[in-house]
Amino acid sequence: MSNVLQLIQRLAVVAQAESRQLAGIAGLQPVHLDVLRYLARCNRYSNTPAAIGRFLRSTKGTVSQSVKVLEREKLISKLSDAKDGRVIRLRLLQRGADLLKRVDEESAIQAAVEEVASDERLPLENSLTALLRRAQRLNGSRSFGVCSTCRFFNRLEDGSFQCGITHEPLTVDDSMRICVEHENEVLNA
Amino acid sequence: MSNVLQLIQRLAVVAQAESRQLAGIAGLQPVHLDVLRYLARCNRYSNTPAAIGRFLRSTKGTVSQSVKVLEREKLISKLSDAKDGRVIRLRLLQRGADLLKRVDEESAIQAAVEEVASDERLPLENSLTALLRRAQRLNGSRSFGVCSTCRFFNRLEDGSFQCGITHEPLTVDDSMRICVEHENEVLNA
DNA sequence: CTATATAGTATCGACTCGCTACTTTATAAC
DNA sequence: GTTATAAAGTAGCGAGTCGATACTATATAG
Repeated sequence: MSNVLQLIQRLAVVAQAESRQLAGIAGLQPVHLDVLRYLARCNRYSNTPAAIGRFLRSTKGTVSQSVKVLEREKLISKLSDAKDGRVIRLRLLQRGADLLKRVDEESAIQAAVEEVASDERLPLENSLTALLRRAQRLNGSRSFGVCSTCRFFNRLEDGSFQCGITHEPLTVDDSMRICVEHENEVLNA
Repeated sequence: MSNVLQLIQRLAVVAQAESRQLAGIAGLQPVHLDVLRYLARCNRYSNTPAAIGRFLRSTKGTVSQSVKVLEREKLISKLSDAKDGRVIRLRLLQRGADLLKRVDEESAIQAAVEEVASDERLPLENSLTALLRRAQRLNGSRSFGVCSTCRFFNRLEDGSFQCGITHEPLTVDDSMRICVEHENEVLNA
């Protein structure tokens, strides 16, 4: 039995317990923080309930309820899409962003991460990234990375960025955000 | 905002979703797997509902209910302590151990961990261990390590091991198990 | 024009989890 | 010994998640 697996399982338990506690202080549930965090990090193609459901691996019914709560608390706002009458666009409100910031400041895990020695940081980041990518591939699930690591991400001759699916230009900020359409580069096995 | 923190938060979400799915297949809830895993790894001082509650950071009421379910499903057994009439000792039954094994074989995270390159393994293990230890210290919670990393762990002259609290001899297997009484070595700040 | 797929909502039932109240046993104070 | 106090565990309540089903509305393919 791998030690790494045990450590990850333990980390998951600790993170979950901490999330329960921190969400509780704010009068919310753990899943609500997950939604807020996602909305803080996703790009403009990916701010819909359906995308949240795929990202958090839950059903649309569940997401619908979470969204309802967050809207009631004025942490996010809803806006129906102009192009497609079925889809709802969600936006993180200032109150939501503030809450997220306040919550993360209380996080012992966040504080522990900040204490990671600088020479350990990059290797740790790389190992975890690879681990997540493999886990998601084995799960047959979407990869959910940021634009700049997507196979559809184009670097144009003039140095600007473009999405290979929508052919829209992407800003530097865009390129660091999570996208539903993300697909990893195909690596040689 | 640290990438490492985001990766850990993401890993927690993925692990939780996977746990829901795998537990569901077995007709259980995620927390039940956590309890079984704990019982598979704890030592003989630590197989009580109270210890589970501290490890999983939940209340005794919650643990009591989980234990009831697991006993009904014949995955664990209860036995009242001979010395202290208040405490219940829990034992992982063969059925429970088999279920745990079956579940972990289905885990994409487990599979992803197995693919970690051998030269990344130790650094990753060390980083995660340090991270967890710091998070637990900052949380003011018990450290919950294995005997051999405890400040009460004694290596005797004849090479055998001993618990500095109970003064009982410990086998090699004992020394690799999780203990409620565990306290980290006091490090110079 | 008609299937068929997709986005989202509503509702139900099983379950968690924190909380309070309670019982039983151990331990400390005197 | 007696009494107070603490600790281990159980029981039951209420708020809330989460999966499932059924439903509406919109988009798209043939």
